[in-house]
Amino acid sequence: MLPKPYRLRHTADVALVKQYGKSARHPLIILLIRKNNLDVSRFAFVASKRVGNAVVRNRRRRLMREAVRLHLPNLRGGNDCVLIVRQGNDDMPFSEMETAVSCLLHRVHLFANG
RNA sequence: CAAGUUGGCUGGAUGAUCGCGCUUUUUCCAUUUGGAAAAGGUGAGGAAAGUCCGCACUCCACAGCACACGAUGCCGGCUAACGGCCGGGCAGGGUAACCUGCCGGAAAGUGCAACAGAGAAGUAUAUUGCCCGCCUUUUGCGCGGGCGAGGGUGAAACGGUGGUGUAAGAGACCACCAGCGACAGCAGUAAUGUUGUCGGCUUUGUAAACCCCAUCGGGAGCAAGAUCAAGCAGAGCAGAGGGGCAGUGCGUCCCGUUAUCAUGUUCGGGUAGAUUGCAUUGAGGUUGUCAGUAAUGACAAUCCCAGAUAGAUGAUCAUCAACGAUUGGGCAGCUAAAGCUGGGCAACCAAUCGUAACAGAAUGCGGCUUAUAGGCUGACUUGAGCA
RNA sequence: GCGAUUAUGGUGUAGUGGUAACACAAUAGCUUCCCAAGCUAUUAUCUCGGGUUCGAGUCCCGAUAAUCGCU
Repeated sequence: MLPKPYRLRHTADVALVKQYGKSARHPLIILLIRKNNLDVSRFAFVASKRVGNAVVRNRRRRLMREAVRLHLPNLRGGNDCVLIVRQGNDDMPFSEMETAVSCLLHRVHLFANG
């Protein structure tokens, strides 16, 4: 898991992001983003039952989380993000997921230095 | 050697860098709970799955009995309990090892048995047939009576074979056989097996149709429940001075009084949320001995072994092991060897490439069911060959 | 976590243990100068695997998929 301040934990917060947030799409992932009034950005990861069984869902979430964690020092604070996995082939390598995540983070201008 | 049957075990290993949960110690900050850092320890399964059963645990309900409803269903044992397991019996399948079985009751009652067929469960049956009598007639037709033997139908035809008997026939009668029931003996704890005598003279199937008999079952579930508790609404008390609004005192102001609100304070319930239940003590694990055919139990030693909460166990590599494919060697001949020539299989060796199952704890435990690549291993059967 | 229901032609539904029915759609034919309407025909592993029964879409057991509910 991410370190505790970076997690978006409560159901109500996720619902707010889903309702009022802006979205960015990629063939693998959908990113929803909404401003909060905190110093850090918080993240939640979603994989619906449509994606696969429990092993596949956990695997996708862990890959996304690892990709976000690697970029964490370069990210700007003050946003709540929800990342939703779309369907894909089963054994997806980490590099593919990592490029998808960084592409989306660029698109919503979350990197501190451009 | 070939073809099978069946039981058990395993479910990749080691290391490096970055990262996460829990926990112990130390340090720092806050000092009511706590937060941060460093170091050490530890971190998914044989099915964690399906949720099909059974328990523990928690809350609710509860005098007793009966009815209803549901589940189970050969016998004995094991177990906390079970629809589970072990052993035995019976039935069916297989050459056999072995496998499968909701395997109590159809002479307590009710229902159902299509089509075909003369007739389908009733002390049954006539437009195939057999026999007798009468009428007409002499081919045949009709009427009355007897019959279940033959052909044929069907999943199933009311015991089977042979004889006696008869107009023709029939358990109508006889012999043997099969089956049913009762009683007795023997083996066994029992299910059951077996032997003998007697009886009626054959009593269909279906209970995975209703039902009967025996045994068991109160309901809901850790999102149970417990504690704290924002917000919102509620109740009690106060409401001095000044004030708002409403009622009332004949009546506007004034004044008095009552209720209410603002306000203060106390209280119970309790949503979001938090803590707990809940993660060291259990129907626990490992090893050994003993009892038992076995399931299992007893005793001794030793160990403490996941605990998240949108949910930790991940990412990037390296080396080794496993399997598969390809290539080369290995094989045969020549030769001291290197090497050359030929090119069939397998073990084995090396290199390269590829593959690596089913699947992720969420209160815990005992089973069942289903999914599962590959590897290791015990026992047994049948067939063929050799001794 | 705990439950409930359903699965039948391409689609929507019927179906007492005994030949799987109806409507619409599709295809082909007939009819018509042509189209529509009408008429005729065709299209079913009753989700899958076992069992009970003479016989199963129906009864029993197990599995799979879909949908729904409580919280």
